[in-house]
Amino acid sequence: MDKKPCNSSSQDAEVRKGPWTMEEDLILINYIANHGEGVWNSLAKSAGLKRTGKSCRLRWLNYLRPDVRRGNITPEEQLLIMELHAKWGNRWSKIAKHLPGRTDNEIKNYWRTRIQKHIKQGDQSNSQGQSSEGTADQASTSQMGSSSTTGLDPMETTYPLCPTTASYPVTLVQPPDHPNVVPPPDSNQENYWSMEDLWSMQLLNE
DNA sequence: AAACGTCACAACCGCGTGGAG
DNA sequence: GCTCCACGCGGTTGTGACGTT
Repeated sequence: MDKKPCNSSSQDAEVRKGPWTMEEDLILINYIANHGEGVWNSLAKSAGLKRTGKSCRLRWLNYLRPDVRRGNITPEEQLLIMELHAKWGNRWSKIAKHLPGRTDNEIKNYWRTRIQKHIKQGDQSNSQGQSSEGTADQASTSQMGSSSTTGLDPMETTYPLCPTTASYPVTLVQPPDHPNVVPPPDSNQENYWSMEDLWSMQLLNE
């Protein structure tokens, strides 16, 4: 991850970008727990985060919110996503409202990485050869025509899609180099913190 | 075992919209 | 009515993880 150390020390006044550290997450969680969300720009300043309000908002909505549900999109959810996408197209936030706990970003990513891929594959097998490369990518914007809702076969829709992630629906975040904090024991996940960890720490801080 | 390619996801960016002053 | 600001949305990019050769 850490792209560049962000040479933060020298230019602290600057806005930080890139992956969030656990410390930043904790600060944000704490601050919102005490003051509530909203007015993100001033929130970022008041909380002492060197992030834009936009970045804070995104982090909170997509990742830190307690009610956010991650991983394991169920077959039901997948069907719903496909139905709603057929109806509304790329209105991710609208679609997300019908999937409690899911974020527009997650749904968008999910669509692009899984479903769209299969649409493409389907297209290719349908129109072997004649297909124009240019159109392949338009699958996303062109609401996938009529095939969408029902046409997009259950082949994929009936099973959990990602067996690898099935084991932990819990979000993992990277810890900072923090001598005081002991990483979760064992496992190759030792470099990561779950949201549960974060929230319990947040509670302790209170 | 190493190199390479692909996948999945977090985060950023730009733009449009709505409200306050 | 106009301008500015904050917010929200959708598209895109960057990067680590994982799989394949």
